[in-house]
Amino acid sequence: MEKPFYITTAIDYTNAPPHIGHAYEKILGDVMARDRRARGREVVYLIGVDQHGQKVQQSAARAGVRPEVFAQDVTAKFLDLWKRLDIAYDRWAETTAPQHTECVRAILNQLHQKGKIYKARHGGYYSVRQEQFLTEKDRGADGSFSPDWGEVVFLEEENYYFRLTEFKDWLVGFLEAHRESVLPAFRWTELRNAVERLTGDLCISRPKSRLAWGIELPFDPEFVTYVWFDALINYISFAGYTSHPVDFERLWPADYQVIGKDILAPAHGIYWLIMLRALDFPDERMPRLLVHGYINLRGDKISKSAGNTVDPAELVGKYGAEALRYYLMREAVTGQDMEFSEDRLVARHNSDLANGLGNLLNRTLGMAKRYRQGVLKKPADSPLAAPAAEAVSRHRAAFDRCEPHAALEAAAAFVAHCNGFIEESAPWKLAKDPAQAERLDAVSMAWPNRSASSPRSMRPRSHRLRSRSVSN
RNA sequence: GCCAGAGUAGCUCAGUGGCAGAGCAGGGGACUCAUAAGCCCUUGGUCGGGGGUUCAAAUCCCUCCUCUGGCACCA
Repeated sequence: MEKPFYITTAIDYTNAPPHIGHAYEKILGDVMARDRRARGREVVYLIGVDQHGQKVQQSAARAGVRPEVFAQDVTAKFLDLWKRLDIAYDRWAETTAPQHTECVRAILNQLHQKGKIYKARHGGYYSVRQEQFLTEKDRGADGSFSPDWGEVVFLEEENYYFRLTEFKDWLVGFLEAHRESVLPAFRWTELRNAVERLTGDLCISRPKSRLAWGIELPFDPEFVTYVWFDALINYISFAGYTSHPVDFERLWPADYQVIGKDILAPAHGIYWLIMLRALDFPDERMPRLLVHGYINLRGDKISKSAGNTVDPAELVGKYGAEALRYYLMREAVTGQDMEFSEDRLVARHNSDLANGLGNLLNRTLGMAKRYRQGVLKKPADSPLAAPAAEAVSRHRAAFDRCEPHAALEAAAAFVAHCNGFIEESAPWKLAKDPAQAERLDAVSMAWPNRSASSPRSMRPRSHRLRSRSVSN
């Protein structure tokens, strides 16, 4: 039995509400997942939220509520957005869920017992106001710390460390042997360079005196788990790593883990891969990382006047989920940054969806009804079958390369071809001449049968097909 | 400073040694099934600058500039 297509995205940090970048990433994952489903493959698409950590605790304190209340409130905003954006996820990850916290504890215990986690004392300068250790780069020219940090004290603290450096050689070897493990290729290079610079181990604990909002270390109740160590595990905890081993064996490794370029190195490319290795995952069970770019707002009118933010929920309300999804997928080149433009969104919706695809279906259905009362005879073969097959082929190849923009280009080219075919065959002329009835039958049913039609994944739903052009 | 990415038409981007391209926007035309949509034709480029290799460079090499990311450094 074929392994399900398992795809994940980064879980979103619940210290602030979602923005357009969060939306882009989930749409990308959703579209990849839908493509595989449309091809008949079983798919598991996992998204979720990261609810622990210092920033959540701080934001909650500012808002005057408990961390769990704050996290749940922001979580609700993410859930609402995914519903509005029609994100068809199969599983939902919340790092406060028992399935996750128990898995994290089990993993910590395992690594601790194997000697991959050790306790050490470390001293450094600590900002009481910011609640964080300062590094040399926070130090001023005269060697002092900026008043922005408030009171700075030298603090010596015991913590638990994960033996990252022990696995550095393995990681280098793995990456060299698996260039396909990080896409696009230039991100592989970036990660490869970053691994070379890896020196220290990873501190994976925080004393409760400093940070209470997290998963308690199973072997030392005085500490909670560092948020990245906690968060990364979601990819396997919600795949059933400790809770449903049979399920997990089918799912893992992830075919793609969709992440932003900011969290490739060191979080996913180093911490995560080494964590898996430390848990004895062999090379062939390492996930593939798909690294996307940012949605930039620089130079955009609405961002300047609106304080440099574009609220995806607002865009959905204004234009609909399909228009936003189509725009982002059609114009973002996977891995590259893109410039967000509301004008471009409107232009894409109008030209490709409303005028191209929408009008094609409208005129096709209109003529079928008008000339043949909606009853068409199936022809032996269709002149559109070959171009349709080619479009499907290009579409699939593009998705195999993780390039939805290229897949949509293929679909749009086929729509244009169909509109050209109608002009060329001019059914409205044939309809006026009874002698051309047979020809009209052939032309009318030229539309390819379902199995050869354009892939379902990218086809806007029917109620959207009737939408007219919009303007902003 | 180091390592990468980007720089091609007004806009968004393809194009990695062989006559500079697509879509949109702009201009013109024929048509009338259709959502003032669609179709055909068309204007528009020092391929960031400079140097080099080559019969031939957007493409390969060197160098510089601008923007972006990571790391380092400085504050």
